[in-house]
Amino acid sequence: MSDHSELASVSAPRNGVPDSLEMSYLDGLNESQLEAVQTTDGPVLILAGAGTGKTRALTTRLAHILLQGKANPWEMLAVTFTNKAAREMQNRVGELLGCDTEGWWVGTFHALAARILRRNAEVVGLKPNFTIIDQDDQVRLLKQLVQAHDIDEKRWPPRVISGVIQRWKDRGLMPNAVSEAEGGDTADGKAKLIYSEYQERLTLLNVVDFGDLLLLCLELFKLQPSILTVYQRKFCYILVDEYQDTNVAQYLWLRMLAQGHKNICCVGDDDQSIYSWRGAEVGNILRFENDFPGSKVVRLERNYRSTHHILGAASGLISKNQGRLGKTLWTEHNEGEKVCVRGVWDGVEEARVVGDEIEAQQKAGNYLNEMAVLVRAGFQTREFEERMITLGLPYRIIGGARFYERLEIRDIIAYLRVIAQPDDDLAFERIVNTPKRGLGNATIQTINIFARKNRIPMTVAVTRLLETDEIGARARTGLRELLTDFSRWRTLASEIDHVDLVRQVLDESGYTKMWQLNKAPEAPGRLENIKELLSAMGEFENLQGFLEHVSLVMENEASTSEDKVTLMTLHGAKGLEFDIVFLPGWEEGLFPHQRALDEGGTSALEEERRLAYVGLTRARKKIIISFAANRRVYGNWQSAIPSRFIDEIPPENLDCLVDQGFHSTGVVSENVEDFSTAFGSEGRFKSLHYKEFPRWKSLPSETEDHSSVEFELGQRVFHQKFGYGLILGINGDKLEISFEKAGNKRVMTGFVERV
DNA sequence: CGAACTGCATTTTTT
DNA sequence: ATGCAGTTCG
Repeated sequence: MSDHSELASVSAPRNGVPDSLEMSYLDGLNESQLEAVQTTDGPVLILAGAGTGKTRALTTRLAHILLQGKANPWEMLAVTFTNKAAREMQNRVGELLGCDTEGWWVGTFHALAARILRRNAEVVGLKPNFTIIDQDDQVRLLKQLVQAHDIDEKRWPPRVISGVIQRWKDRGLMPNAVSEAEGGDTADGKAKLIYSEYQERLTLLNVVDFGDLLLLCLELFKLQPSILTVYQRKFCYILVDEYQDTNVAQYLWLRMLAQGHKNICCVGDDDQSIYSWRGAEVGNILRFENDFPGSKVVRLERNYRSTHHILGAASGLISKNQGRLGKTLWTEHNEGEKVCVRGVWDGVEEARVVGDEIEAQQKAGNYLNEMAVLVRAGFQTREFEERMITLGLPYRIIGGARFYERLEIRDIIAYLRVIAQPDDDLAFERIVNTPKRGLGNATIQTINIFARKNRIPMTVAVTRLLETDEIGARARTGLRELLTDFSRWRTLASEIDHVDLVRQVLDESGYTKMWQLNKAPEAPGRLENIKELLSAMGEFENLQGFLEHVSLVMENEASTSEDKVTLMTLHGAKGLEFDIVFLPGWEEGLFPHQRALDEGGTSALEEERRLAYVGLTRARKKIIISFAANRRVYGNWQSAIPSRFIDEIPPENLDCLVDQGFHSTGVVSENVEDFSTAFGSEGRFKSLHYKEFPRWKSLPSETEDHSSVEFELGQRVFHQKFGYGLILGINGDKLEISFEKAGNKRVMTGFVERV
């Protein structure tokens, strides 16, 4: 993300793009895709259903504009949400044209906005070397402010306030634009005040948060229209991916930039909008035609991914949502298998069934890489993970802590931040006593108060305080040493390679030693991560570039080289595809999630439904939805009924199986009333709003073989779940058994064996 | 200053 | 059940 790439790295018009490509790059596109590619001028909205070859259309469109000589590479702006998407677009255009795409304006909203902001930082009161802080720093800073205002931290956790501020930023609101009433009683009605002080502090520290990248960029354009004009002129063609996920700030940013040439092409799918909870506005895509007059809408509706049944299931489900732009996906693929729905007894059973199926599919010649288990909430992966381990199935979990979020990495980054930018108190505070330098809370408070009072950075405050007796002797020694270290490192920074610099910092600060001496079980892993960080750093030209990468771009790349099953959340799966997709946990309360049901009304339910739609449309060949009658939630057992979404899938696309797992415990009574009434044959089921619930087929299983086995009173038996016991009574196919461990249960004959 | 204890919440997540 | 954060005690 170097600052001067704009003109330097791109050679000449057409950029060495070979003429011989002719029009061949358009071959194989369908009619709509062609339209999406060739409608280059004016505002265009491409409604791209799942699996309709969106990325292909997009990359071809970029190539087309270049090959037509309509623009130079540096005159195009292509915006995505994730780095992964940006990288893919860049790579594919590069491949298509056979040229280097380095330095092109292809990237995430945040990265591109940062690029513009850095060049004009002074306009909004920043220095060009500002650092980008993450949510952790954000919350720590807010915590200080909350405390300073004597606000009850329990009632108004800094995390919550951070969320409120972020939402304001998502809407493009600077503190003075927030109306008095907006905050409500958040933070005792001081939310707006806190926001404004928070911004002041950020500026003072020469740091910005993620939201600021967009927000301050907007501010910059407002304060200096001439700068805006430069970029308006510059970007002849603008391309936006996943437009349904844009928030207001991003929308405003795009609209401003697009005013010049008015060639803006937004691609999205309103049915895949699943991020409203973090500020995305589906309204942006719904309103496109009003926002950009004279716009053209292109629909990509031919699906190249999934079978008939899968598409039918997905389309049927999503049709229950109101206020869609509407698309009719179709495919020329064959019927395929119906979407399979399986009811099981509990979460463990569910994991077993899924695990077995994965194993069977693997035996049948399918790759694990082509299978995914997509869950609603992160904690659900655990059960599956355990099962995978038991079965010895290789798996990978996507999500969880990212590399740069790890403690040790953040510590090191903090050191580097202080070196690069001495005003960065957040970073300084993080490492001032790591490793231990004999500072207590009191000392840190003293420094903080002094710094705040004089509006100086903490490093400066420390320098001054060292001349006084405010700080205890031990702490003073530690601090003096640290300051000396920092000034030495800072000098060094301009002299030696940045990787060597970090090595030296790690060594001289005692940071490495700290972990070497630490005998906690995770310490070796941390040292390992530090090594990894060093090798990652080697790929960057300088410290600044690396820091930018860490805060904006870095992610843990899951290696796709080994054959593994993917476990991830539905949110994480957007944009991916697999042959076989497992969708467990389709129960009311879990999916749709209870929170959505309770708080968000219809719109939240619809977003859950879109999430279900995203899940279904990930699959190429086969989907197995499952639900458990019982699940342990936060330690206690709860029974649940199947998700309404199952009911909303057209019956003709479904195949519902009650299998062995469903009866496996064979419990008829006990405290599972809800379950047996909901699924029993009495028909109470119907009153539970599942009138049309698809007919159950019984799956043949080994249980039938056992059913003829004779039992007698006093017979000793074994049960998978309850262990050993003695038969107390026999009533048809039900047995009353006294289990040694589990006590008295009533159990179906099929599930015990004689021993 | 660190270890042990208590209370509390616990969807989704990128940048 | 579990983990995390904040508090209290040695």
